[in-house]
Formats: sequence, C-alpha cells, structure tokens
Amino acid sequence: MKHKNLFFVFTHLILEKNKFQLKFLIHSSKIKIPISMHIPSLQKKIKMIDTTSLVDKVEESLVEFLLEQKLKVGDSIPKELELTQALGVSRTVIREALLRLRMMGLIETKKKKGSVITSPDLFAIMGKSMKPHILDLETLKEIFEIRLVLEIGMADFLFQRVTKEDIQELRKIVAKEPEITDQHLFNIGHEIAFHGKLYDITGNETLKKFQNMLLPVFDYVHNSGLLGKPILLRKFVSHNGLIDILETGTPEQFRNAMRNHLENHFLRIFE
Amino acid sequence: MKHKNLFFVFTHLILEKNKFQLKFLIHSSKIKIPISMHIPSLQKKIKMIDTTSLVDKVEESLVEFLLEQKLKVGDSIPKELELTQALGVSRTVIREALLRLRMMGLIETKKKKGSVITSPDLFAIMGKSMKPHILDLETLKEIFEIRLVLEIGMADFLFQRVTKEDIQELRKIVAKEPEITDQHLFNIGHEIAFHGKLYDITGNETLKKFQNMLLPVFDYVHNSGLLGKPILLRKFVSHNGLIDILETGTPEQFRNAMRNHLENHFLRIFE
DNA sequence: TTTGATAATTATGTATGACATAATAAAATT
DNA sequence: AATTTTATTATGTCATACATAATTATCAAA
Repeated sequence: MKHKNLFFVFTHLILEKNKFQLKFLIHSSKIKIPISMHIPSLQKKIKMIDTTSLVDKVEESLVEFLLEQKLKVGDSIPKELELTQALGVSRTVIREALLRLRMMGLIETKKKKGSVITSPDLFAIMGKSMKPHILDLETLKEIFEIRLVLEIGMADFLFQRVTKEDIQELRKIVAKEPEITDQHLFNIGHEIAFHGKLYDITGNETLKKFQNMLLPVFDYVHNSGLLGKPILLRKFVSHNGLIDILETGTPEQFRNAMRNHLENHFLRIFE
Repeated sequence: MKHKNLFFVFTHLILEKNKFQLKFLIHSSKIKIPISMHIPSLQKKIKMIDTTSLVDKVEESLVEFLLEQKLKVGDSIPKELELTQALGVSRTVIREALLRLRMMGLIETKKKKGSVITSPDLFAIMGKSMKPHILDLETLKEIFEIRLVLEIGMADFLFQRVTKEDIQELRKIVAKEPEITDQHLFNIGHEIAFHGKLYDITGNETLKKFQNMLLPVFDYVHNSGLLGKPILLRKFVSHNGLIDILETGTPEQFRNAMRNHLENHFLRIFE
C-alpha cells in the first residue's frame, strides 16, 4: 500500500499541471467571433461552429493526454474519479469518454484495476461495423475491388516467406476441392481455404485480419446481384497452377497468374 | 401531431413482440452447466463463460434488431426511454450501448430527434485509433507492407479508369518535383501528391480512404528506425516512367514497374 | 392567410448519489 | 507457510433530477 503505484503520483501531478489548460479547452466553446472580419477567414471560422459536446472535448483531452505522456502498452491511466476531479466534469461524461477510447481499442478496463493502455486491434474495431446489409452499395463494390487488389499485390511477400510446408498444405487444400464442375467453380468454402492460406503465407497478420473482415462482404457482393453482370463460369488459371508458379516461378509470373485467376471477377466489374 | 411517424408505431410493435426474446437473451447468462458431460463438449461450453456485461448484451440485441428490421439509412430507432422499457435495463446501459453503435458509425443521434441509421464510414472509425505511437511495432511494419501491396495490386483499376486529364495532372505533379537529388529522393510531400493521385484514379473511394489512413503510419515507419536497414537512395523506375507506362503500356507492365519503383522499400523489409 | 415571434414539448446531454460486483490486498486462521 | 476470510477499491449498473437544443404548437401582428 505504501508504494502504491508510482504512476499514480506521476499522472496526478500531470493532471494538476494541466488542469487549467484542460478546463480552458473544455470551456472555450463559446468564444465570441468578431462581427466584422474578412469573409474567407470568417467562413473558416463559421464552419468551425462548435457543436461538440462535453464528452467530445473530454475524449479529445484524454487522447491527447495519452499521446503527450507517451504512455506505453500496459501503463494504467487515472481512475474515473480522479479524472472527474482533474477535469471538473461528472463521472457520466468521463465514463462515456473512456468508453469511446475503449471502443477505439486504445484502452482496456478491468474492475478494480482501472484502465490500461492497449495496442488497438484495428480490424477488430472496424469489423464490428462491417455489416454488408448496412453498408451502401458503392462501398460494398469498392471492398470487392480491394480484395482483388490485395491478392495481386501480395505476390512478393508470398515468395519471400513461403516454405515447403506451405506448398504442401496448399496442395492438400486443392486436393480436397471437388472435380472441376461448373457448379463448383466457385465454392466459397474452398476459395476461402485456398486464398486464406495464401494470406497466411504472407506472414502479415494485419493483412490477414483485413482479409478476414473483407471476406463476408466479398461473398455478399459476389452472390447478391449487386454487380450487374452474371457470375461467369469460364475457367482460367487454376489453384494448382498458382501453386506451381509459387513453387518454381517468380513474383512477376505469380501476379499475372493471379490476375488471370481472378479474371471472372474482373469481368464482372469492368464493361 | 396526428400522423406523428408511422415508424414509431412500427418499431413499438416490434419491440413488444420481441420483448420476451430480448429479455431472455439478456438474462440467459447464468445458465447452469450440467456437471458431468463429455469433455470436448464441456470445453466448448467452458470457454463460453459469459464475461460479457449487460451493455454487451444490449449492444448485441440492438445490432441484431437493426439488421432484423432491415432498417435503412435515415430510419429512426426507438427512443432511449422506449428501449429501457423494452429491454428492462437502465437508461445508463442503453446509452452506453447506443454510444457504441454511434462509434461504429451505425447510427447518429441528435437532440430531440433521437437516433437514426447511418451508413458507417469504415475508415473514419478506424482512423481514430490509427495512432502510430500506440500501435505495436509488428502492426506498424505490417501496415507498411500493406501499402506496398496495394500500390502494386491496383494496376488494373488504374488502366481501366485513367483519363487523359489524369495523365496530364500526374505530369504536372511530377514537374513540380525537385530535380533528382539524393536528398529529395524521398520527399514525403511529393510522394503523397503523386501516389495519392494514383489512388484517386482508381475511382475507389474506400481504397483512397484506406490509403489516407495508412499514410501517416507509413511515413512514421519509414522515418523512425523501425526497419533495421537504412533508407536506401538507389533510384529505380521514376514517377515519369510510371506515367509513361500508364499512358501507353499494360497493367502487367505497370505492376512490374511499380514493384521496381518501390524497390527501396522492399529492400528495407527483406533480408 | 401568411409571417414572425413566443411558449410548450420532447429527447438527448449532464450531474449526482447510491449500491452491486469483481478483483485485489490485507488480515486471520489453520 | 499456506489457505481461507475479510476489507478495500474501482468499475458496472441503477435511479432521479435537471439542462439544453430542436421541434412543434400557439398566438399576435401585418
């Protein structure tokens, strides 16, 4: 109980120091704008009408505070009650602001322990609002496109990091695919298995997560008639063909092969 | 006052209908697990220990509700007080849950009017937590890589949508670049201008936003010694070279040229 | 009737106090 | 010393009250 945590003392001081500044920031919303001023600069000011709520300001202050203090992952931030005192607002507001930080993935909070800094999982956050039914059409189509971009563009990382085991696993995955009947040309399950493995091979976790997030959207767009054109059934470079190139070819060849492999999708997008 | 809004009546009924179901969902956390059961299935259950808070459940219910009712952008959702009654929890909890939806970009709320559905701006949300100083090293590097993937992979969309005006504009941008001195080889300003324009040309707003979000991270990683290797100064395919290909070449050629153009970055990543 | 100002209403925003609950630390028991 | 019990602490939830902004209703004047 004696040493408590050094950090507490530290932040407490900081908060005291910043108290006035923070308060000012919070209450500076009602500044009077001089009546006569140059039109262009006025327009800039007039747009900046402060519609932000208390919570907005507190949130801003907190984020700024975190960055200023260069807090690292695992560091704990002041308790709710301390913050209420330091910022002079109610716990309600503090909690809402903290909640936002939590949503952004900047902090995690546990009972008794308070809140600690965390490294945000970008796509987990984003994934929560990735609901195909709610996104507008244009965005959906664009996400569809992005997936194509990613798969063509990642060739170099594949070649840099692929192992013999990866190749074997890819072969296994392909082996499980049904014979090439037109119906099964686009069995989503096998597509996911194969292309997902490719993302794995890049060793880029962030990319992988991104792909995982995009996938349901891709599927949704592919199957619901958002793309004017019908689903084509022409067969281009096969999965096995891709593996062959990955095994013995070059990134350059792979990009072209993948581009070809995805031709069906491209045809649906372009005129 | 007579017609009020039809929607109110509608949702009200829905809520009444779903009342029991929602309540059940919320209060189903304390189900007893039979003491003796098969180990594997037990493990599945045991992992599912419900650490979710009330707010979590309400959030889930609300999102589900939105999707179920197939609410469209602009539709308004029940008021806080109606929700408190329908779900049987305090307004505090409702507000926190609504706040989350707001953070996800699923709704917007205005005084008096209540909350209305919106189409989430995915990357605006994500951008809020895209603070280079807080993200962990590995993620930062991975984002660095993703940018490279995107620029190589987007060739087809460039060629599909580029116009003569775009080419002209690109030329202009390049013309403004300083002579090729080694110091300026990587002037971030010009890099942004040029590559940003490329993203524009793809016509993919989502991609563009994504790039905008990635950019500060890319810059940060590039300049702070996170990548072990030094910044190289060898010159590969130039911006003008890329434009030439975009004007008269093929996507295939462009991908390779871009790959070459980015060689400096790749060299820093790979051994 | 239309217009403009004024008042009432309504739903979110903020504040406050109370208690529940879970995690931790301290104390007590074996 | 190890284990159990108790106390403490900080977040989670609830309830109530009032503030504030936006809408609607009301009414006076042109």
